[in-house]
Amino acid sequence: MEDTFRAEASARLREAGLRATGPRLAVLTAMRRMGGHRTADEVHAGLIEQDVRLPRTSVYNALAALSSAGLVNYADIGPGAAVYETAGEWHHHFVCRRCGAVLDVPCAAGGKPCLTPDIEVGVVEEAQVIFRGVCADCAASA
Amino acid sequence: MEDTFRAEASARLREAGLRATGPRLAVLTAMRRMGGHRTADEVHAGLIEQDVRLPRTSVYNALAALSSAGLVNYADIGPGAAVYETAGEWHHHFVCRRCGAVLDVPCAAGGKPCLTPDIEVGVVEEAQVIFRGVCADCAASA
DNA sequence: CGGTAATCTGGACTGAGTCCAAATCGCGAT
DNA sequence: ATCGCGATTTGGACTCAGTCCAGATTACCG
Repeated sequence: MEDTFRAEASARLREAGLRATGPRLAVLTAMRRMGGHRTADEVHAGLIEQDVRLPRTSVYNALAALSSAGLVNYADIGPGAAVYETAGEWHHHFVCRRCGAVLDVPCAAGGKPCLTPDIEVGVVEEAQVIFRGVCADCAASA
Repeated sequence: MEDTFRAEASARLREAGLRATGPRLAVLTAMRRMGGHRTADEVHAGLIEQDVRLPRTSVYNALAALSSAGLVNYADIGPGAAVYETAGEWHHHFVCRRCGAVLDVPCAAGGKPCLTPDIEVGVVEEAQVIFRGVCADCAASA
C-alpha cells in the first residue's frame, strides 16, 4: 500500500503537469509519516533521519511543486517558518501567542474558498483564516 | 495638529502601560505620513528619508510596542516581510499570487475577533483572513 | 532506446528579524 | 526642578528562512 500511495501520488502530480520525481515522492512520504504541521526544515530533518539524503533546496522545491499540485497545503501562520501539511479537509489555524502552538480549526464551509470578499477584487482561490490568541493550556497557567 | 496627534498617541501608549518614547512617536508619525501597508524596512527607509536616523532594530521595537498598544495593526500576508498599518477599521487582505499586490478587504463584522472557531480552543483575540488569488489587473493581462 | 526539457544539487547568497550588553531616557516620586 | 530607577534604545553581530545559479541528472515522450 506504500506502493499504491506512491503510484497515486505520481498520477496526481502528472495530472497537474508535473513530473513524478524521487525527491517529490520522498517528501510526500515523509510528510505522511510525520503528520501534522511541519516546516520545510522539519521535513528535511525527518528525511535525513531516515537516511534519505536530500539537499535543503530540494525539499523547498518539492514542497512548492506538491503544493501547486494540491497534494500538500501551505499555511502561513505568522512570524517564523511557514508550515505545510498533507492535504485533507480544508481547515484553518489557531496560533497561541504565548507558546506558539498551532491548532487546527475545522472550516464550517468545507471547500475552497470558504469565504468571499464583499468587494470585487479579482479571482479568489482560497481564504486562509488565522486565529490568534491564548490557547487553553497557556490560559490555565496564568 | 501634528502636536495633538502626538499628544494623543502618547496618552494611548501610556494607557497601555508603555512609555511614550521618541522612536515610537517617530515611527507612528512616519506611518501616518506614508499610509497603506508598510514593511518594517519601508518605515525605516521613510524615516531616513526625512533625516530621522534610527537603527533598524528600534523600528522593530517601536512597531512591536505600537502594535501591542493597538495603535498599529500587524498583518502577516504570506512569504516575505510582514506589513503594518495604522489602526483603523478592522479589515482583511487580498494578496495577488502573480504581482504580490495587497488589497484591503472590508470586514463585514467590523470588530475583533470577527470570526469565532467552531471548537473551543482558548481565548481568541483576533481572526485574520488572507484571501489569495489573482487580482483583477493580472487576470486582465493573461 | 535516445533526445530533451524539466528537475535536482549544493554552495553561496539575500533579507527579515532577533539577541545582547552598554548607554540613554521617561516619568513617578521627592 | 531634579533624582533615580527601570524601561527602552542602540548598533553590531548573529540566526534562520528561503532564494539563486549553473552544471549534472533524470523522467517521460516518441
